[in-house]
Amino acid sequence: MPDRGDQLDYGQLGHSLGFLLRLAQLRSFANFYKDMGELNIRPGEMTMLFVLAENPGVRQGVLAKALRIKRAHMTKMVHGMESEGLVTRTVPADDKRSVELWLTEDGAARVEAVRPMFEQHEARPVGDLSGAEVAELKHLLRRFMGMEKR
Amino acid sequence: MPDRGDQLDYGQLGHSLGFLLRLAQLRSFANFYKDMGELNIRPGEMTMLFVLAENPGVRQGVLAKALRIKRAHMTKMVHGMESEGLVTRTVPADDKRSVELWLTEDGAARVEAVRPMFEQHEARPVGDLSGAEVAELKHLLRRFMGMEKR
DNA sequence: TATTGTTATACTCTATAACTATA
DNA sequence: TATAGTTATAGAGTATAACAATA
Repeated sequence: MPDRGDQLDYGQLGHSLGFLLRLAQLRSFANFYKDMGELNIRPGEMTMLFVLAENPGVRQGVLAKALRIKRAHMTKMVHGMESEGLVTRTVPADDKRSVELWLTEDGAARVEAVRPMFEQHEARPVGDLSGAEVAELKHLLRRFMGMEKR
Repeated sequence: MPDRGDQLDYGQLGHSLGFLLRLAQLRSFANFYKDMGELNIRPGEMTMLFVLAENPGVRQGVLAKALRIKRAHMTKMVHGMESEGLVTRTVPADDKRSVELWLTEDGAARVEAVRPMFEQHEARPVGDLSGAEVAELKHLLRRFMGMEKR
């Protein structure tokens, strides 16, 4: 009688940080689509736009490294967003190998169109975690990433 | 002077739970490959094997739902592992539509071959988080997933 | 009618290596 | 020699819909 219907025991995986992060990320993305889906935007695209709004003229490779996207893939993403008229690329005089990225007016407008709904999404309750628990979770994740000292 | 070299400001994304979970998951997978890479196993495959070890005879659809894998993709994964001789599929008499999954002897041996290194991996320090912080992080993630009450 | 697994298709993301132009 | 971006290719992973067998 091994099958317990629809119940499943994660075993020690249920206490594996990697597995928990994987599940949590999937749930988080599902929440993102539920809240933001009607804007027809995806997490990766939104990340790019927001980071460019915050870092105008950032070099393409720096962006790729910060977002953990491979350079080859970044090329495709950037060209895609360029052909959508959201970003422009310039080659700086002091290093003609590199490319600087800038939001176009349309790109900046897209950011401002998305931002309110994103902030609403971020402010929404997270499962049945209290506000303090969410803050602590974010703090620990930032510590994990080395983005914050104790 | 918009470019700040290799520094990049995540802006409000740096406090977005979804973005932090995304970064943390990427780092966690990188750690997984660093620690376990020589076993030539990937997180998804290991998860399948461990869950089957804990839940012999689980129905394929139940497994797919628990691991957030689409049924169509699960079919491919299961057939792949079957052709590697790691799992077997049986059709229960009481519902001939469904498929029950079992580890083969080789599959069970694979689990036991991987487990020690996995436990070592899990025991390793996580960034510069203290043990108590890691425990709290896991607790909050489990709470987020509804796997644990307050 | 609904569900389980399957097949097929398309798209996204990832990984790798070779290439160019510049440094 | 090394680096930044590009191109090409292959492989995972994901999403969707249509289908057969079964409930």
